[in-house]
Amino acid sequence: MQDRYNPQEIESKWQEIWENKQSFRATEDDPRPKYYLLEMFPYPSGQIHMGHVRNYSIGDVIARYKRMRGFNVLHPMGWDAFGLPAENAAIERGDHPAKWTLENISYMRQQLKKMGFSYDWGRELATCDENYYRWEQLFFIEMFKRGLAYKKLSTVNWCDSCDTVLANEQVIEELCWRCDQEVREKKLEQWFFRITDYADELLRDCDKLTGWPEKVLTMQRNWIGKSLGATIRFPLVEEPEEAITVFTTRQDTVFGATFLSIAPEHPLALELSRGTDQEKEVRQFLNQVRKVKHSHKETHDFEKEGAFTGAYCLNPFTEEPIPIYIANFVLSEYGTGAVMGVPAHDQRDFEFAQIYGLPIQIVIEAPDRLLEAHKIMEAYIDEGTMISSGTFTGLSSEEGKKEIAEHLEEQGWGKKDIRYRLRDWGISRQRYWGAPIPIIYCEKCEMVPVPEDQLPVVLPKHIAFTGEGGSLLTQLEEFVQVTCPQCGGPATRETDTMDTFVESSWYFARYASPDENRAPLDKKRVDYWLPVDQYIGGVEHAVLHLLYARFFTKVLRDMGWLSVDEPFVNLLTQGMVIKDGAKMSKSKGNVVDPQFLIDRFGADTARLFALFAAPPEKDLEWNDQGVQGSHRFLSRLWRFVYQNRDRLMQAPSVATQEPSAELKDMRRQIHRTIKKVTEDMEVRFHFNTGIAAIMELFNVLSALDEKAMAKEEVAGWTKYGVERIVILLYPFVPHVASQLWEDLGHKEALDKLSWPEYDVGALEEETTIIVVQVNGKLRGRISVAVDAIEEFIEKEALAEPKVRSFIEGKKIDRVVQVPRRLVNIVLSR
RNA sequence: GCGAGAGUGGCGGAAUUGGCAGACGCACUAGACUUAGGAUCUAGCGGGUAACCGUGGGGGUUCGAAUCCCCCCUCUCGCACCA
Repeated sequence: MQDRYNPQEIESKWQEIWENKQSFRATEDDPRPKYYLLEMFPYPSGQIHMGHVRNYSIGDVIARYKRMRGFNVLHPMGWDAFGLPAENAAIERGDHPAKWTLENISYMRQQLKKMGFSYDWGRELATCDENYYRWEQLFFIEMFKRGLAYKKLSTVNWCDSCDTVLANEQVIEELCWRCDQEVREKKLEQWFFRITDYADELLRDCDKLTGWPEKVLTMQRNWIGKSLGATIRFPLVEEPEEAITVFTTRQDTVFGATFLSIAPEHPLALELSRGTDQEKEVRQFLNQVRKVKHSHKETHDFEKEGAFTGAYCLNPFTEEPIPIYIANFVLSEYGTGAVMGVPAHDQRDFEFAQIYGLPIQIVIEAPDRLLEAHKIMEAYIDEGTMISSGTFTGLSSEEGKKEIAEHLEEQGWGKKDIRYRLRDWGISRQRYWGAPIPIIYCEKCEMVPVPEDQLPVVLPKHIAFTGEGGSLLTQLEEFVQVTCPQCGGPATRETDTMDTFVESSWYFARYASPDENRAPLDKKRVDYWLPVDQYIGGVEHAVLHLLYARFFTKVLRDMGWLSVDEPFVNLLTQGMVIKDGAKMSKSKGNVVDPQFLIDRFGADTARLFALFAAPPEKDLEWNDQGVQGSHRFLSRLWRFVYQNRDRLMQAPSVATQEPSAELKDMRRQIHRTIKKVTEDMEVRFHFNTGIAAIMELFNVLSALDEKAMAKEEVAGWTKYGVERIVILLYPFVPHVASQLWEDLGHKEALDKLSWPEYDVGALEEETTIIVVQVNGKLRGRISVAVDAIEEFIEKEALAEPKVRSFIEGKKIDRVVQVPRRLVNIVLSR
């Protein structure tokens, strides 16, 4: 043992010990209860950043704590290894994406090991490994056979910079989530996963996720966006056989529908005006809309615009003919791409009606005021009582919705309906570095899935990275040209690869049996480990990865691969790491390299600061001096143990003894600290306050002077306290804690120890400080026995000199007491 | 605009049930040790000479409010014509 705290030396020593002993290996034949802890796996970008340090430090505290608590902990790590940066790097420097990726993985793995994270490295996986993605191809084929994977021509979000399609979830405010390039629309044949089939279950099961932050659940619920309403057919006046179907959530306002508007992309948009006087105007409008859509980012400050088609349809309820407009605010992808226009009760319709002079018909009465069509300045969108609505007049909106829906069904005019905002997940990517979609196109047999015994469709390795001509796979003849597995005729291969979010949608299940090479998952082991008990990651995946993973879990369940409905029981979304008021990023030039910290202060210091500076869910403001503070604490602890080592080692064991009167406070403080840290670990993962409590206890112990320490009993309790500190610190700073534990003469390794229990009896105090207030203001303190009766406390309080000066000559109205806390003397006014 | 969250010293943050506001740490100040200090130790550290005033602002409930209720302001995040 040395005088100076030398983190590098002890950290590599303990990392080696853990590796040799395989301390963190998890097996399924363990009698203890299982606990599956997972942090979102990293993209192997090159080196770890502060966000990783924070995320994985949080996870490691929980992993080590749960082991001490007697759980069989699974804590795996892997690599989300497919994706664009690898391919872009390949194009830039002529390296193969595989080489670039694997090199990054090996460097980052070594960095994570240097942080001392307690992973079961025996389960490591990389998604670019064909032993991983082959199973994903199998899932794809199973989904294809069930109609859950399908191909369709669609308008997609295209990013020119990434040269690929993006899913709806990957477009953030019209920009690409990865590179911030403006996204444009493009028509392409694309593969989709039918996530909409699961919309209702994904929504319903949000209620089961009581261990998720409300914020994330709200975002998911909104993203799925369920609307209850009705579809209503409005027959065309010219051709009563034909009709336009609208979707509405406010069928109670149908009597106020004075026009109908359809999206510019609606199939009838041009059709209706063909041959009429309106045709020219409609064509012009459609052209204009198309242009504007592509040149403008902010869709929200759009003026409402439209064009009359020249056609009319019949409002089936009023039997009045109403004009059909094309309107720029109607979305083709939502509902039926057509809406009924009710200007009196929908703000958009109101604005549109104002511009085009369409009639406003009030059909809902407000409870508190009189609405008049020619006076209102905005639509009345709340519910109320139906008026001017034929036989439905007098019903509340709620009753009206029900009865109108029933009437619709009776008359065959429409039906009750449910619509979702959620769209199917577009998974085709026109890029090389991803899992190939296992489909073959044959002229005779059309789309044929690659037979299972021919999987995997291996991503060809020898390919030139020119960066030109779009997807590289299309240029590779020997990959593209195949024979049809069904008829043996000439055929071609699908050249799109899958969205990398597909890989991350099931990796947590693969960790349960990563060595299984006959099937994607070993159901027995998967059932043992799943669901993940605690998942930790950035909130930026609130609707991306977390929604996809939930969807995939349900699909895999339905295909019989696993048994849980939801993958993640508890979710902790950690905040970002901020410096100088902005998220750390290369472009802002405010990054702190974790490697620098490890080299200079050691991993324990980096971990301690990341955990101490803020509670996990909040953003963490990086502060270089704060890091030094954390380092200072560990150095002080080290020095204290070293300087008092002989005395501590010779001190008697006092844990089970009753301390003498003057040491009761010390024992109480020790047990209070254990209680506090335990609660912070269990209930809310507020490591910052737990660490603060440990520091506080250490401050008390380290303040003892030579004279005090010379007493045997004091030394005994100090030893007890220091040892509790070391144990409590172990999950946070495992290396230095392990070393101190060893140096205090313990043979058994700290990582095998149980978490300390606090002694409720030791928390009890004999006397307590009671705060005395006069009119709610703090005026003094008294010390009384804990079992003192109220009368006595009141007498003592009134006698306290400072208190007396405030109540002298005043009349006391009453005295309020909170047991063991405070006395409030209320004076009459 | 809608939805969610948050506003506490110079800074990061404590205060778990309405009961001592500012734990713990950083920065700062003074002192000690020292050839030296970006090391270490000791003391101080919300404002105000004080009475007092202080948890974004204003009102309310209460013996008592950072905490509960109402109104307003600011910031962050998410969604953004979803019929």
